[in-house]
Amino acid sequence: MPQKSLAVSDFACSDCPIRHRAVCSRCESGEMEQLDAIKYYRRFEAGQAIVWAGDKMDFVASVVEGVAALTQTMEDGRRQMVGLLLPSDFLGRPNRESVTYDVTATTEVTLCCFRRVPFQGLIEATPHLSQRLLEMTLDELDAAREWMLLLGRKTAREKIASFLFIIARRDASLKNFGGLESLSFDLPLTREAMADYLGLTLETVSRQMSALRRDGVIELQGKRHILVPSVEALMDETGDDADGGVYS
Amino acid sequence: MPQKSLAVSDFACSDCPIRHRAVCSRCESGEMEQLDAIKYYRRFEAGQAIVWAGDKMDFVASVVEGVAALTQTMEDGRRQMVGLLLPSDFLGRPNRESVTYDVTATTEVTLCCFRRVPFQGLIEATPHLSQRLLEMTLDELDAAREWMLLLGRKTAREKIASFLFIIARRDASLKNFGGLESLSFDLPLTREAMADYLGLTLETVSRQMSALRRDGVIELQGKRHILVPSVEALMDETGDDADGGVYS
DNA sequence: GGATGTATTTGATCGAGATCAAAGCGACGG
DNA sequence: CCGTCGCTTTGATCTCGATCAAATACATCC
Repeated sequence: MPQKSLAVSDFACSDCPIRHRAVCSRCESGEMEQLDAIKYYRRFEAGQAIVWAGDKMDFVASVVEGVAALTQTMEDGRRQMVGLLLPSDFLGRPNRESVTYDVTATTEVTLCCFRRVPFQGLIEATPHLSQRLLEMTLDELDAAREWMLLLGRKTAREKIASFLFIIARRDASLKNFGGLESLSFDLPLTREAMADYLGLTLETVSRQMSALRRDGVIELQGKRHILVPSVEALMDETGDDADGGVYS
Repeated sequence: MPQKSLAVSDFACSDCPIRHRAVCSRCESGEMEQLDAIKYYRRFEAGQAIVWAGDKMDFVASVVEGVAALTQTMEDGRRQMVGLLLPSDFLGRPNRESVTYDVTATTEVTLCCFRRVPFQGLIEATPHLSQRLLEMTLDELDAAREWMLLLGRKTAREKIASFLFIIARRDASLKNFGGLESLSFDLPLTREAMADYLGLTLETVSRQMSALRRDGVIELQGKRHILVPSVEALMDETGDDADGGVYS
């Protein structure tokens, strides 16, 4: 098997349909066996809770299929999404039992779980693994920082456009698209979940979606399917620079 | 010298006044020598740029003294702070040359820099180092997620109270305070920088500071020194739960 | 002391997005 | 086919924080 050029998605448990990004190409096969020994699959329905804030979590996991959301909630019910996990994303902290946010299945979700304590042992025994996790966590931190700019400074219209662009980009990269002119994809979130992602109300989300449709930036097919006739026109609405953002 | 119980701040370069959190207690002295061999100090004036977004960065660093801010800027000048580095915090990505945000000295800053490429080599040779960096990065990610809740869902007053609480807590932990009733500290940021931190305008920051003073939640001594007569009263204004938040 | 400049406070007004309220639209089951 | 339920859209109004503008505090320099 020829070696891929990137260290992303280049390893799989023996029977996972996706390849886990957490493990790098240089790992030896023995580690794969060790991973197989401590793993199990879990399936969640759309809307089902995976863990609650404050709960103990005795596993870490890769998302195999579906979409899961991390949300923080205030006592009075105000909610903010703080993470969105797509297939191959990693969930959990090897060294910490509890978690500070709710994790919910947004669509039907399959997780490939690894028992936390043995996984931690595997990390200690396998330098490449913690280096790879460090890389992934730093990428997630960069994404969180872009998200903070969106939450703190962008207008509602820019937030919606940015969100559509982010989803389109992640969707496209999963399908191995390049820099296409037009793009079409399904929204993995309800209007309410989009609102929680963007720090808006669902009414504002709906209104701005309508506005972008009216202005020809997007077309809606049903409630959830989006068609972007010009990716560039969408980009222009995000408030971001035209360059940057090649990486997730 | 007796060994401390926590793996935080328990290592120092031979002549750094602070102990770098990035290196753990189990490291052997040979690694300290290796660190010493690739390090150098840099000093920055208040307001001075450390790196610009898009620049190549040939080092990673620990903050030894002072405060540095990470900010993202939009073309039209809107700015959002996305990170605030205090002494012992880590800056940079071992495996990436470029950086996606501006780094600016907020006060006078001293960095203990390590040349990036040799540091990366050291990581590969030293498993504990990447595990420690992973822990620190995950902590930073958790902090970023709380920050996202603040930016997306909190009111201006809650944002200010949360900010004061965060600074007070970090300041107190540096001084090894416990759970004190009252607290006093200096703000490391101007009103404008606070606004960039909180996703507000400087006028709103000023107004809400005045409102908290009027309501007896804080006292101002000069523009920058804050006295909190009741930490609990301040907590009540943040919108957060009374528990959680023992960690930074 | 007076002049200059920067950080901050305070005031008046405006507007984007929240809130409250009511339809519209499918999907599903009877 | 109709009724129900959840999701979404649209409308009317209100409010919090932004914006525009001016005054005040406090350095530093002459």
